[in-house]
Amino acid sequence: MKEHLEELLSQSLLHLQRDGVLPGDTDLKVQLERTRSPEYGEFASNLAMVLAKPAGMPPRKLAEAIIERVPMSRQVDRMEIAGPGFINIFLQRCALTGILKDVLRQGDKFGQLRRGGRNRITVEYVSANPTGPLHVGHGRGAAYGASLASIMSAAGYKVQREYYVNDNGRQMDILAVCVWLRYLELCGENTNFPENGYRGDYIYDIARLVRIDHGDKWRFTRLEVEDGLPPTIAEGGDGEAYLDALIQRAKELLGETGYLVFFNTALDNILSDIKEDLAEFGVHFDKWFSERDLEESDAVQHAIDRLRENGHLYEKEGAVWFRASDLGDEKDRVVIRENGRTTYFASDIAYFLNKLERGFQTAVYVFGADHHGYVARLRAAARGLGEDPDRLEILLVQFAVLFRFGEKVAMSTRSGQFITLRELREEVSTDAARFFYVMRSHDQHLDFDLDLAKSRTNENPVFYIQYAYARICSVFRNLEDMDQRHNGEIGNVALDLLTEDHEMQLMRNISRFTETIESAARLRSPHLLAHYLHSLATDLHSYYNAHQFLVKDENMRNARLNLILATGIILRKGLGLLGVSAPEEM
RNA sequence: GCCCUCGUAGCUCAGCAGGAUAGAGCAACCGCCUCCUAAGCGGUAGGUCACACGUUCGAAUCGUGUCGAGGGCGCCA
Repeated sequence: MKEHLEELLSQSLLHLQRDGVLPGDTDLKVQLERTRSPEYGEFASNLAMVLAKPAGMPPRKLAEAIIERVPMSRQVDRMEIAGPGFINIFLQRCALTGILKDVLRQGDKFGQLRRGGRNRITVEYVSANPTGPLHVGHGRGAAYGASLASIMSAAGYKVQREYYVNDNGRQMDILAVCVWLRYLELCGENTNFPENGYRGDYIYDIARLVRIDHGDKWRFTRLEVEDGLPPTIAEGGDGEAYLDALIQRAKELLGETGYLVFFNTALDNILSDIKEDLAEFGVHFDKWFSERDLEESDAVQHAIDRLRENGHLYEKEGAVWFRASDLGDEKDRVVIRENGRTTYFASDIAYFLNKLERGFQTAVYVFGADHHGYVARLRAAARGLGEDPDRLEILLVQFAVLFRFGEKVAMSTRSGQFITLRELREEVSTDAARFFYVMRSHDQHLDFDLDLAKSRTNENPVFYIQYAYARICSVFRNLEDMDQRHNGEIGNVALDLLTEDHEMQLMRNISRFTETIESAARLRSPHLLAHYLHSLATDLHSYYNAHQFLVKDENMRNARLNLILATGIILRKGLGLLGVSAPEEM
C-alpha cells in the first residue's frame, strides 16, 4: 500500500518536472509517513514543503499542483492539503478490506516480502567462546540476532545465520589445562588450581568424562606438574605467566595425543552444550564457522597478503603492523607478533574477507557493547583490504541488567557467579526471555525485571500479547460449542459491515504489519515489531470488550470472525518472528 | 586523557529518514463481569524531551559545546 502511494506521488513529481514546475535536478525521493490520527487520513507527505524552495512557490500551492497530477487509483479516496502544506491521503475502504482478505488468503505466508534485493547477507551473532556455558549476557545477543535474522528474512533479504566458533588460541588452552587439573584432583592428586583459570563446576563434569574414558592414564604428581613454574597470583605473580607455563608443562607431560584428549573433550562438550542451549532458546544457525578451519586454510595469510599488496603493512620491533591509523582507527595494530604468530585481529580480518569471498554482499556482526572498540578497527581493515567499509555492519547490543525483587542481581564472571542463559530460561520461560530481550532498542541498556517476566498478569507484555491470541482461538472454540460455523466467504463479502471505530482501528493496524517488518529489518530493530504486536493486542482487547463477535446475524458474525482471524494470523506470525510461541489456550 | 553509546512522565521505555497537540506500559486515582477467558476494558492525572547556542519554513530528532550516566581503549582472546 505504502509503495503504491509512493509510486503515485513520484509519477506526479515526474510530471511536474516535465512541465518545468520543478527544476530538472531536484531530488524526487518521496517521503511518506503514517499520520498520527485518522482526521489526517492514513498517510501524509511533506513533499510540498520540502520542494517548495526549489519550485519557487508556496508549499500549499505546490501541494495543489502535486495532487492535481497524481494518477487515479482505486485505493485512494482523496488527498487533502492541511496545515503548512501536508498532503493528507485518505484511502478507500477497499484498501483496508483488501489487505484483510490478503491476510486470510495467505495465512502464515502473509508478511513475506520481497524488498531485500538479490544480495546475500550474513548475520553473525552470539559467537561466544566455547570455554563455558552461555550466560545471560549472551542471551540478549542471541535473542536479538535471531529475531533480526528472522525479520530480515521475512523482509526479503537472503540471510545466512552464522556463529564463529573461537576454538583456537590461548583461552582454549587455558580451558584444556583447567580440565586436566580437575582431572588430577579427581584422581586424588593435590593441585594448585589457578585463581585466573576457569573455575566453574562444569570443568569437573568434563574432567569426569575424560576419566571415564581413560582412567588415570594422565595422572601426574603435583611436583611433576608445578615444579619450576612462575609464581601464581597468590604467590605475588600476575598469574598470566603461570598459566602460559602451565600450558607448556601440560603439553610436555601429556604429549600431543593426551593434550588433545583434554582439549577436544572440553571443546566438544561445551560446544554441544551451547548448541543445545541455543536450540532450546529457539536460536538456530545455518553455519558454525570454526576458527581452526580458518587457520588451517591459508585464509589468514591470504588476508595479510592482501593488506601488504595494498601497502598497509610495515615492520616495527620485530612485529608486523597494520597501518590502521591511516584508515580511521585510533592507532596501528599488530597482525603478526614478534614470535611469528598471527594475532586474533588478523583472524578477524581473514574471517571478514572470507565472508565476502563466500559471496556475501554484506556481513552483519552482532556484538556485545564491550566490543565497540572493534568497530573502527574492523572498518579500517575493510578499507585496507580494498573493500567498501559499508559491506561491514556492526550492531552493538547493550548490556542487560537483571533485577529481582527490585534489586540488581549481582554478577561476576571472575568468581563464576554468573547466571546462565539456561537458568534464566528455566526461571522465566523461553517466551518471556526472548521477548524481554528484544523489546528495547538494541543500543539501549536493558533492565530485565525477572519478577515481571515471570508474572502472569497484564503487567507482562508477553502474556498480554499471547492472551490476545488465546482469546481469538477461544472464540473459535466457542463457535464450535454453539454449533455455529465460520464461513470465510460470507465474511469476506460482508466486510463492509465493519464500520465501528474499533474495527477500523484494527484493520488499520493490520495494514501496518508489512511496513513494520520492512522498517524493523531496515533499521535492524526487532523492538519495533515487539511494540507493534503490543499495539495490535491492545486493539484486539479493546474490540473484544466493546463488541460481541458471536452475534446472530450471519453476515456480521462472519465478517467479525474474519477480522479477528486475520488479527490472530498476524499475532502468531509476529510472535514467531521474535521466537515467541502463540499458545491457543492460556 | 582519547573514543563509543546514551540522557524523553514518579519508574521502564517508544518516537521509523526533521513535520501537525511529544506517545505506551507500570505505579497512583475513579469506574466496568446476569455477556465469546477481568491474564481484560474505559477514564483522570502526570513532561522546560539534561542544558546552551546554531542550521531550518519547522528540531526530542541534525551540528557544536557544557553537564551527567555507562562502556571501551593490550604483540589478551
